[in-house]
Amino acid sequence: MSNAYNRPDQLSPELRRRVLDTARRLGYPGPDPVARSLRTRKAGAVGLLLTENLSYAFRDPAAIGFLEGLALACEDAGTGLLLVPANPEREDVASVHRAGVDGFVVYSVPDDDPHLAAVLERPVPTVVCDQPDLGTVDRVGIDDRGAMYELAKHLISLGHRRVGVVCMRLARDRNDGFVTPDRQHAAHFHVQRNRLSGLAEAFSEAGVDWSQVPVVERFDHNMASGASGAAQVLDKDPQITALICTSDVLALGALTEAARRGLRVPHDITVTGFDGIRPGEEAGLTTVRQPVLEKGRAAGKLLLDASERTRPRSVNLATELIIGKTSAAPRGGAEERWFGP
Amino acid sequence: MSNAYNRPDQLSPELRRRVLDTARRLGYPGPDPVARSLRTRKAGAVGLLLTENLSYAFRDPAAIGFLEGLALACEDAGTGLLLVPANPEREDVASVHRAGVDGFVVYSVPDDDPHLAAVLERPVPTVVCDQPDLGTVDRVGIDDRGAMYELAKHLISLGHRRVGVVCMRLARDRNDGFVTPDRQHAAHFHVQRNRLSGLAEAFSEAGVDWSQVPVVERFDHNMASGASGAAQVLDKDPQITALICTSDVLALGALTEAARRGLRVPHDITVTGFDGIRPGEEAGLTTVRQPVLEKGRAAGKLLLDASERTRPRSVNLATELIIGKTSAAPRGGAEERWFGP
DNA sequence: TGAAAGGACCGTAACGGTTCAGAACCAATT
DNA sequence: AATTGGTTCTGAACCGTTACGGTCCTTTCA
Repeated sequence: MSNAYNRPDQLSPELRRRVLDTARRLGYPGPDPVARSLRTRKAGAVGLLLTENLSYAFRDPAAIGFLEGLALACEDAGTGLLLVPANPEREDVASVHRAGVDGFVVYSVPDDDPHLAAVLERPVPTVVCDQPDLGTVDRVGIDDRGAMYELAKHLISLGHRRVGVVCMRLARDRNDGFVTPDRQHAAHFHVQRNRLSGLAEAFSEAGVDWSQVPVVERFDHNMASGASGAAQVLDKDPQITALICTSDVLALGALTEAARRGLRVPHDITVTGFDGIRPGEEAGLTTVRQPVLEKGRAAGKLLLDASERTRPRSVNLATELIIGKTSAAPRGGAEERWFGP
Repeated sequence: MSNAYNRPDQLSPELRRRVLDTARRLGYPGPDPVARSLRTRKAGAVGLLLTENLSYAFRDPAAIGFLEGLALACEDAGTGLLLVPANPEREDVASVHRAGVDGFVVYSVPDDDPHLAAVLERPVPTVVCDQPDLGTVDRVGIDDRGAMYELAKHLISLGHRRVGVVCMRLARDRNDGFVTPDRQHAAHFHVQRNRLSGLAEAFSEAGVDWSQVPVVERFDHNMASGASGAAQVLDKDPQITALICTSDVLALGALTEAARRGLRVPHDITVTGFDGIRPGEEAGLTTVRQPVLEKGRAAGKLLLDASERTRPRSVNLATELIIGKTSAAPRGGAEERWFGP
């Protein structure tokens, strides 16, 4: 009887001992967790859905920070954290259906991801992170658009008008190359869409024709992509004075490409990132710092906090503009451009 | 009827459509994963037990690499990966009992960890990693002892005889300070015990009285620990020519402490690590590279490979001695010591 | 001494799916 | 017309646990 294991106060010590003894003698391995879950309707775990290959989560510093925060929240609650395998290639949502969890955290997947749809169909609480507010489930994120707008304003105040952009992938299909304004608007990744839109707004306000600004997209998110993306932008328009990257990882790659070309940063070219990861900090990157660990922790707290009062809830965390040593006024100075021919 | 969902070939398309329709109309959310698991006796997930606070796994580069490899293997098999919260403070093995998984991977926990014992009681396949061979379950690891022996031999051939050691924690209790030979022998962490024993053997063979060698232990595993550990060793014996650290993270910390003291590496002092993580590589650290990602992947493969033939299986992965630029002959040269007074 | 109260123990009914045996049905063969 | 074979469909058993309510025994108090 399970009482012997779980509720020692419900029976006499003597009986308990006897039950446990015979259980051991019969080779009983202890209560089965799955059957228990079925009966109690508690799995003791939350599921994490990332659209990238599962292992990606361990290669991207920002994702690692998020995971750490989420793990922290789970740990506090004594809950397990189930990484759900959601291979973006095959549209195999079975893994979502098979996950025995009490809730889901969905981290930065495209709006139209079938796995996300499958999660929303499950009758368990869900928190989406770095996603648009769906109105039906809790959400945690930052003001990507506002933060990027602020960064752009800073560059504009330094005098930059001719810029290029390297961004992460905007949709589920692979498009390693230039991005049309249409594709920017229609981007299925909420984060990227908003960062680009913040840039577009700020530069448009400064009189720049955004449709003429070279924006290059990279499917894979690593330094090599940042480097090759930067190369593609610089090949297209060697005159740009600033290279705006939508993540620090891309920016770090861009820095290596700049170095390879003999461009001094920030004297010859300004490079900016987004996220505020450690290696970026060490490189003195101008960027927007976002509290990735707190984001994960907030998502976990939201999911595990049972208080039903005001649902759905939406949490926006603060970001901070970090002026590093990879940004400066363009060569020749802002004034020259203002008063020049 | 579950056939409609899972076995479309077992019934006519017409009935299937009808069943699914009414299911939707009744608001049926699809088959319950827990009930399914109970019946099929498959949870579709493997559990990962790390004794450290769950979040630690996301802060240690070697652990991250292991996790990535394990996640890769899980992904290939379409299996979930459940991080089991095993707070080392409270001896709460309930989380192990509650985990609905098809198997466990246990990563570098102390021999006497109650969570490990709880895992072994569960009637599911288990793979232990960086642990002693238990004889009853699969195991994957490296030859920590041999690898460290080889590294020590290299230092000895350079002429080092007077050395100090900074190691990770050796047992569940906190002991930030010098380690007696007894404690080294009795260490509950297999990895640390073997690395120290490899060192002891090599230096003993070279005529060094190992019991006189300062060995400092640090409970927390981060660069600050490496720095303070190095400081403690250097304070005790400023004459040492080499600082051997049992991990790269500690070694990186030791490098900062050396720099703080104005000691040039490797001219004034040799510093070595263990693991072969990226930041160590960038610092040119002399170390032993171990294939952490492969280790994780091998653990996953072993667990998910159902072939029952030769159990338990034991896998040893190859390591590689990396001679970086943090090691050199001691100042004054090896010869001076050989032929000196 | 009898009734009420409380505690210990035990039996049973879900939880929600999967599986399997067999019923019902239709078609083809003898 | 009856037997055979095959397919589609239905019903019941089972997976292992926990929640619940009932029985029985002991204790307490009027």
